[in-house]
Amino acid sequence: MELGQNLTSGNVLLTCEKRSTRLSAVKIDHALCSNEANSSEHTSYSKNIASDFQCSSDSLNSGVSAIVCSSEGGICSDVLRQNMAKSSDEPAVKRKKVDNKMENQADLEKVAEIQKKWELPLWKFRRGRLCVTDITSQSWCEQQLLYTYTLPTIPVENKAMVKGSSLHLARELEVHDIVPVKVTSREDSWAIKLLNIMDAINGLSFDRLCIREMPIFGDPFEMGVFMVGIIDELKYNESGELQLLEFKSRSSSKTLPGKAQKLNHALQVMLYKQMFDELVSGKLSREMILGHVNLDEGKVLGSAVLDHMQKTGIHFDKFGELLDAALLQFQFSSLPHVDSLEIEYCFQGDCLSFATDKVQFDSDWLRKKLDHSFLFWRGVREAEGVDIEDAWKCQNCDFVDICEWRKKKQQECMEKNQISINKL
DNA sequence: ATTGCTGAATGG
Ligand code: SF4
Repeated sequence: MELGQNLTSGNVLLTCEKRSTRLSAVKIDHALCSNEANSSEHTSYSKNIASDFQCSSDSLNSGVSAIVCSSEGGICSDVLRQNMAKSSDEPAVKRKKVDNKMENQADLEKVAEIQKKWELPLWKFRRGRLCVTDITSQSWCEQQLLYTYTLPTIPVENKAMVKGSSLHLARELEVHDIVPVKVTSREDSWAIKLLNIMDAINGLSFDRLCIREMPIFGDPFEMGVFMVGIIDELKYNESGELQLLEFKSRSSSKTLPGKAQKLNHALQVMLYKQMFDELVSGKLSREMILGHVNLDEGKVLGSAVLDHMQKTGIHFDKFGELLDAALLQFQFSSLPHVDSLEIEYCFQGDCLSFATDKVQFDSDWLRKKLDHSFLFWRGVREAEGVDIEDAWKCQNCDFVDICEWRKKKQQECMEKNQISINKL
């Protein structure tokens, strides 16, 4: 099949249009919406999105003398947030004066505890919610991840990543079109996420062989860290097994990546499988979700979201009601667990797949990786950079010139060499 | 939190 070919046959993906700039997405099955005449409209909209996507990627920045982060600029928002916090100091002080409860010793201790919690990387940088790709970035180089969250950087687009995103989008549009829904609250955004998952489960349970870009979330292994992610592709293979695929593109050559990348890709798909299996076996509780994400179950959803829900035959108006319906569906879905994991590699030059790599799920290995990862997020240990044998990663790192870890390792190396010279 | 606002992933 040619990449970009549209075989959507009526499946639609709604992107969730945020009040400001953000977009997120809901997938709906066209069969449920029934209006056949709309399909061409949806398709052309999707194409607009695809071309917008590529336009924005062309508006590249010129060279800058500050630290320039080609991968992401997540830090900027953190710095902004801290600056914004200063401006809201005054009302907080006023409130304290009125609030007598603050004088209570127990309350003071509680406040101190909460303040301490917000000092931890998990809360300070991620507000208690990790992405699957936070774990993989961390596994590449934890020090680099920390720098992206703590140093103010100027985001510059990385051509290989832009091309990768574009190929991903083309692939996504092969199986569904994209349609936007206006959202007005965090509960709206989560409603869209839930509707997407419900639709994916529904599709896999009945008529669809292939689902792409399925949102997923949970608390893998119930270790107490809330995580979100997006599964590239789920499909039934010839033997009827449920297969989870991750699509990766290679920029430089038609060769498989090195061990470090492969291991990271394996980590990514294993984490998706763990979260998917837990979700469809009904392990997610409403308390876990509401507690971790701090959502208001009584919140009435926005009109655009409600409109969409009504079209697909869901007649609730509060977030909590939708959540309960979703959890019931997860619990009683008869979907199998993911049977096999695969990475598909394509070359950015000709957009053709040239290899697939099978990944063997290893629950113990995954759990150990998370254990070690969470020690950092929970502030139990400091960030670690790469080992000497992985020093090649530094050549491709935006922070190579200022990295303290690298300096320390170089120093250690020199001292070692000095010792061996002295011994001679 | 005194403030709970983030499409996730994109490649190396
Ligand atoms: S220079 Fe090397 S050790 Fe330092 S952050 Fe970059 S990749 Fe990690």
